[in-house]
Amino acid sequence: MTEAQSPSERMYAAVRAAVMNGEFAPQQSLKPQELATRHGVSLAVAREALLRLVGEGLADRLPNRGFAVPATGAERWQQIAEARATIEPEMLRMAIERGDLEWEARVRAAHHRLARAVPYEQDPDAWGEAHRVFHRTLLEGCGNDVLLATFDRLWVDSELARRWAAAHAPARDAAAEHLALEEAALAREADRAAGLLRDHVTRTVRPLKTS
Amino acid sequence: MTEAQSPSERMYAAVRAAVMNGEFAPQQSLKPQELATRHGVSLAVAREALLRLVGEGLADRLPNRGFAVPATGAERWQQIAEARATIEPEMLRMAIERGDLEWEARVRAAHHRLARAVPYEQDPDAWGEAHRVFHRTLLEGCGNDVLLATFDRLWVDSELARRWAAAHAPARDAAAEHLALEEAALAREADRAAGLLRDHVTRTVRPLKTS
DNA sequence: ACCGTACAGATAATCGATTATTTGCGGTAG
DNA sequence: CTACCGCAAATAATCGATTATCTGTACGGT
Repeated sequence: MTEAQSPSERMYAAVRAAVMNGEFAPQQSLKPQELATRHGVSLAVAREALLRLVGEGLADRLPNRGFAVPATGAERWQQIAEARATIEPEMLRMAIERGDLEWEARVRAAHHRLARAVPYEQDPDAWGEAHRVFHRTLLEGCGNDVLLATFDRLWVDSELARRWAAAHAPARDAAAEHLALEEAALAREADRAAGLLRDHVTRTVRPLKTS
Repeated sequence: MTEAQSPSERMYAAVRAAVMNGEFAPQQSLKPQELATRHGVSLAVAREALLRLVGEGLADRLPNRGFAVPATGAERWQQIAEARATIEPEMLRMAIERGDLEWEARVRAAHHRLARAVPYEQDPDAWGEAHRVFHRTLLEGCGNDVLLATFDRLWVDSELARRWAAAHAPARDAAAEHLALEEAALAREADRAAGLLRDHVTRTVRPLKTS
């Protein structure tokens, strides 16, 4: 049942995964022709995939000079962390004010899946996805799709930047922080939860000292 | 100087303007073939323009069913207003903490241009652009490109939603609010400025009662 | 030796046509 | 009368090839 989707979709997914997995270095140019032949599709399909990536912030477009992996690194990572630390705690406040029982149940389930997930070292992708879902579920209670779309975008940027900014693995005590976060959110302690989230985001996303 | 750019660029600008100007109703489908023939270009160019619009949130993509103007209306507008009211005051706080003299000068200049601009009724586009630049300049002092990109995106969404959500004109006292905002920001009164901005965004963007 | 220019190869942008998918309609069975 | 099936028109997706633009290099003038 996991059979081939449209060529465009497969191409898009493949290039996206390649960029996110760091198979191309930042600022490396992404050549439609090469990608097309490699995946056995036409130029138009490769171009479309690249254009979609540009819309997501996963590629830059240089007019008449093609596409490239966006520049990234510690500085950009710092900015993304700050942006997340600015926005997400406020979203969590709203969620705690507005979230209903169904939200609480989903938070519990998401945290449970994250806690039970295979460790990061064993399967970074699976852990990362559970991690994303936990964070997103926490914020989904805010009931604002526009803010959630902003979160989605920042998360993608964050993951890309993280790969190139030194600290590939999550902080050692991420599990404890997630547990505290869940607990504060379900206890409806907005201030404490917001503070924890701010610290968590800042800590998790901050690059390691380059000492 | 205003001569023809690439076909792709002209096409993109034309469709973007058409959508922003409300020449297509929300959820109306945008047909590449029609747009292409109308502008005398090939399908690929129209498709590319649409793909770029999708990336900006100015078009939706329905797989195998083409493109459409995104659904919008009062409810979405409310969410955008809330998102802006959540994010922008925090950015302004940062700007007030970090902004340098050069930032202050640019804020003054932007406010001056807005105050001197032709009134909204006379040239909505020109006034709107001066308005956007003033708001953006205020926030630029925050020094975070990621947050500024978020602002840019929300502004676009906001303008599109505003057109379809009842209140086309800015609030009557927008000028007074802008003046107060400039004054509070330059006085470095972060709390007051943030509060003013939150109120301003909420008020300006809130749809008129549909009574 | 240095700078500017012209050429050649590579890459991006565009095109016109072909193929695949969806949608609406008409006919038919239940 | 309604539900289902299939055909035909419309539209989206894809392709292969052509045209425009850029990049680096070699040549010639100063």
